[in-house]
Amino acid sequence: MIDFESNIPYYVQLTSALKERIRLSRWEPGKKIPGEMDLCQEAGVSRTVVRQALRELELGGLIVRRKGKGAFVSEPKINESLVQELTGSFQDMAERGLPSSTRVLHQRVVPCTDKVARYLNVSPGTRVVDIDRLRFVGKAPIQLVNSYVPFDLCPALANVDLTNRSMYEFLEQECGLWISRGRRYLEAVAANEVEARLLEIDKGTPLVCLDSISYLENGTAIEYYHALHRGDRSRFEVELLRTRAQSQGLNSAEADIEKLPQIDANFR
Amino acid sequence: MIDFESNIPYYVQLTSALKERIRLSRWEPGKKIPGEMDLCQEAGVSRTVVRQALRELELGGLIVRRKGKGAFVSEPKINESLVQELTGSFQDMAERGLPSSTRVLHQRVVPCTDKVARYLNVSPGTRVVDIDRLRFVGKAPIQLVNSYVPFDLCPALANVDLTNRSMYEFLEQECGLWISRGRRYLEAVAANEVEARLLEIDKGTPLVCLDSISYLENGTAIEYYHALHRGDRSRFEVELLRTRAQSQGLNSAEADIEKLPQIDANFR
DNA sequence: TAGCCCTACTTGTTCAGACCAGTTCAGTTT
DNA sequence: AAACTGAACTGGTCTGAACAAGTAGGGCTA
Repeated sequence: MIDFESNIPYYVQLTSALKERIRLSRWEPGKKIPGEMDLCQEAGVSRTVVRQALRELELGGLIVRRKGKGAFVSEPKINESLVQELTGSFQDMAERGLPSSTRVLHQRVVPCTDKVARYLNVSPGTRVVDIDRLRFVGKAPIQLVNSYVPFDLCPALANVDLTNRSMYEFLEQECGLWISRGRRYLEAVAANEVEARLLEIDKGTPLVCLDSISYLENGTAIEYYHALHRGDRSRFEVELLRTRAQSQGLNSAEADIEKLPQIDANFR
Repeated sequence: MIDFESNIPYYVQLTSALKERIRLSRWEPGKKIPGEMDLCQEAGVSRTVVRQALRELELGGLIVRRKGKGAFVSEPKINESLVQELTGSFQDMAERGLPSSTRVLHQRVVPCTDKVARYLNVSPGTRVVDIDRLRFVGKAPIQLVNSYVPFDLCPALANVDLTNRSMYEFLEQECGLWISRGRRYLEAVAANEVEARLLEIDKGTPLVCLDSISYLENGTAIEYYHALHRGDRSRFEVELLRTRAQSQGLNSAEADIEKLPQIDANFR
C-alpha cells in the first residue's frame, strides 16, 4: 500500500490510495471508512500520517469526519475532476469524455500592455507570450481565451503547439513551473460583434467573462488570462468548505459542462 | 495571547490572533512572519499547535510558506471577507461599507416542487420555507434571490424578519445550524421581462445566475437558492489553492462589488 | 577573486504517547 | 419499563522529540 523507499511522503501516498478506493466506488457514498487506528495498522504508519491523509480527503470534499462516530464518504458526491483541478476547464471537458478541440488564433511574443502588466505584477512593456485560443466542444465554439505568460519565465511556451495540449500541463511537466494558487473573477457580459462571430452566436448574447491570475509557490504571477464562455453552454461550479476554525478552509473548482436542465424558479 | 483555561482549542485561538495581526497590517504583505519556534515560545505552545494555526492561515490564503525560508504574508493580498465566508454576498457588501438593503418579496411555507426537492434531497411536496428577496446596493437593485429551506429543519425561519438580517446568521445563531459545506453553480443568462422590471434594467441584459446548495456537517442539505445578479454590477471572485498532495486544498469565496474597471483584452 | 563546502537556520515529515470529548451500547438501578 | 452508569469505541487536540530537506551566509580553498 505504501512504498517506504519512495521519496514521496507517506501521507501523500496514503491520500492517493484512499482516493482511489473511493473513486472506484469500493466504498459507497455514506459508507463509514475504516477508523484511524485501523488505517494505521493496515498502512503500517503512525496516526499522524493517517490523520494528515484524511485531512486532505476532507479538504477535497471526499469524506466527512465526525467525532465519536467515524469518517464517511461524502453523501452529495463531488465530481472529483472539479475539486481536483485548478487547471482550465479544457481538461475537465476532456475527462468527461466530451470531444473537445482547440484552435490557436495567435501565439506571439509581445511587450505587455499596462493592464496585463498590472495583473502579472511586472513592468509595463515586459515581454509576454500572448496566446489566443478558441475552444470547441464538438463543433460548437464555446470559449475564447486570451492568455499571457511572462516570456522570461518560460521562453519555450512561445513555440509549443497547444492545439491538443493544456498550457498548465506544459508549464508543469516541461518547464517545472508548479502553480500553487490562483484567483478568478467572473461576471456576465454581452457579446460584442467580434466575439459573436467567433462564438457563432448573436450579438448581445450573455457570456461569462472569466479573468484569472495564477501564481507559483513563491508568489510570482505566472499567467493571466481573460476568457469568454458562451453562457448557454457553460456552467461554473464552486465547492466551499468551512472548518471549525471559523476562518474555514475552503474548496473550489470550476468546470464547463453541457448546460444542465434549467431550474424553474419563480422568475424564470 | 492564549487563554489556557478556555475550551477553545489553542490552535484556533492562535489562528485568530495571527489573523488579527495581519489584518491590522502590523505585518506588511511580503513580510516574513516569526519562525515556528519563535511562535512556540511566544505563545507557550508546542510546534504542533503553531503549525496547525499556520496551516489554517495558509488555507485562508493569508500567508505563503516556503521550506527553508519561512512564512510570508501573502503578496497579492486577499480581501479577507472574501476568503472568510461561505455566507452570502450580502454580508460582504455590508463589510465593504456599501449601504445595502433588502426587500422581502415573499416569505411563505409551501410544498416544494420536484426540482427543489431534488436539490434539497427531500421528497417532493415536503414543506419548505420559500423566501424571495430583492437586494439593493444604494438605491440600485442588484440581486434577486429565491431561497428554500426545509421547514422541519428550521420552523422559526418562516416568521423571522430578514429585512436587515442575513439568513445564514439567523440559521447559525438562532437555530444552531452550522453550515459546513456548499456548492455553487454560476452561469450567464439574459434577463426576462419580470426580472428586468425588478432589477430596473433592459430585457435581455446579461445576468449572473447563481444556484447554491448548502449542507450541514452531517451532509443534510439545509438550503437551496437561485439568485440573479446584475451582470454590470456584480463580480464574483474565487480563490484557489493547491497542496503538494496533488489533490489540493482549495479556497474560495464570492462577492459582489461595484464593477471594477474593465480589462481591455483583444476582443473587448 | 571565484568557487566550494560546511554550518546554522528554516519549514516538512514522522513517530509514540497522552488526554479530551462525543457516541454507542450493554448492564444496572430505580 | 424507564432512566442512569460506565466502559469501549470514535475522532480532536496536544506534547516532545527526531530526522529530512531547502536556504543563506561565512569562511575556506584553488
